[in-house]
Amino acid sequence: MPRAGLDQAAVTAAGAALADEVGLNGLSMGLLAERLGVRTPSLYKHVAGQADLIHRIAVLSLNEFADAIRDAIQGRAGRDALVAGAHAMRRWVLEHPGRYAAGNAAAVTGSDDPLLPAIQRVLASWTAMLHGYHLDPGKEIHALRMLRSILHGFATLEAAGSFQIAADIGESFTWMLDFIDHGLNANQSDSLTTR
Amino acid sequence: MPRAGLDQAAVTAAGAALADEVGLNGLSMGLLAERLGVRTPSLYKHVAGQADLIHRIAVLSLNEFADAIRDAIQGRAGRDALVAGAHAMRRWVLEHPGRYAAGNAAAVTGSDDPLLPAIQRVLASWTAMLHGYHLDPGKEIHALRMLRSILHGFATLEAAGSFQIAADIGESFTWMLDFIDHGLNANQSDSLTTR
DNA sequence: ACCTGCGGCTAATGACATTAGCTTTTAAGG
DNA sequence: CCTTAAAAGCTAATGTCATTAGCCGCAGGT
Repeated sequence: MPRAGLDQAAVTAAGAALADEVGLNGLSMGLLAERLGVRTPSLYKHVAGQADLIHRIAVLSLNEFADAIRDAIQGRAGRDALVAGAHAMRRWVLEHPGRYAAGNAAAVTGSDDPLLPAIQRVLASWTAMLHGYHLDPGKEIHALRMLRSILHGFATLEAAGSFQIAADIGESFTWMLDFIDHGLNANQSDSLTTR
Repeated sequence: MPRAGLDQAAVTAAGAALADEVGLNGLSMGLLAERLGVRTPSLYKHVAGQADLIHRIAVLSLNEFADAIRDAIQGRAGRDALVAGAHAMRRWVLEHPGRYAAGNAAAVTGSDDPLLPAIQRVLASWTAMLHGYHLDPGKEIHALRMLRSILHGFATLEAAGSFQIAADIGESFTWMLDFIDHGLNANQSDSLTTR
């Protein structure tokens, strides 16, 4: 009987693909083993357990996610960068719901956790994009949190099917990006301060 | 041996309280039974199963949530209503993380699902608040989705501890509400249209 | 007092995750 | 080639849950 030839990376990648198919909650060790043509306990030769598997999927996914955002923003600035990055994020989440859920479910385990640099890469891309708006440096953290909140909220609500079907969701997304763009322009450090 | 005197409502309420303590994922039938001084299978005399329990917690929670938002917005308009409603939401989610998670996890089961009116109550409050900004009627749905996205995103990220601790989170929240308020004012139907 | 149904209990089943311990492939070195 | 040891699979066993079956007694209405 030939071996399956698995390793950590292969198990993690298959787990990520399976999570996208059946949802992170539907991802079981048994189902993943079956998908890989192997018995369940064999997976434990490659990952420490389900929690470890999900953590590895999270690291893999956040890096892929970071790549997508960075590539979209690359070479653009201001409104163009915002729109391209946001659309890239929306598309990525819709195409990889299980991966996105894993990235959100994972908790940082220590200061050497590879999850940290992956998260930093994502934040770095958004921060670079925001720089194009020349905000007051003290306000940039607020703008970053606002951006994360709105994009994350929209993505999770859409992925969960929580928006009514009445009006076109893509249109709402575009309107929302306009809203953010105008608001950020109004917040440029040479504009009037808020309040 | 005296009876415990449980009923659907008592089990649901205890489940909601327990979910807030241990997280929705930590909510098990066994733990809830123990908390109620009863054996696990006895719970099945009151709820159909774990999924039914969570669904009932979701209905209960969304109605409580709707009350909180409505009460906060009541008697206010425009920016005051936005700020009061948003702060009420933020506080409610931080105090009731398990309930909020249940409200998001639940899926509508049919057109007679009591979850539907509960959701409608929440949306009605936000819609009433937005009316104070006199938006173009066709844009109101977009503004509502934007508002849900940003508040939901912020609440879940904060509840999950996903914001760095560097800058004050309350300050970011306030900044974000200013951002929304200014953006909505700029979108009033008598202002210039976007784009 | 009776009897009926509701609410609680014990026991059993089945899905998972995980661990222990055995076997076989594989590949590296003599 | 032949040996050998670690790596990678497997079977069997354990423990935790959710769920179901089926029994029993208390409570309230007749």
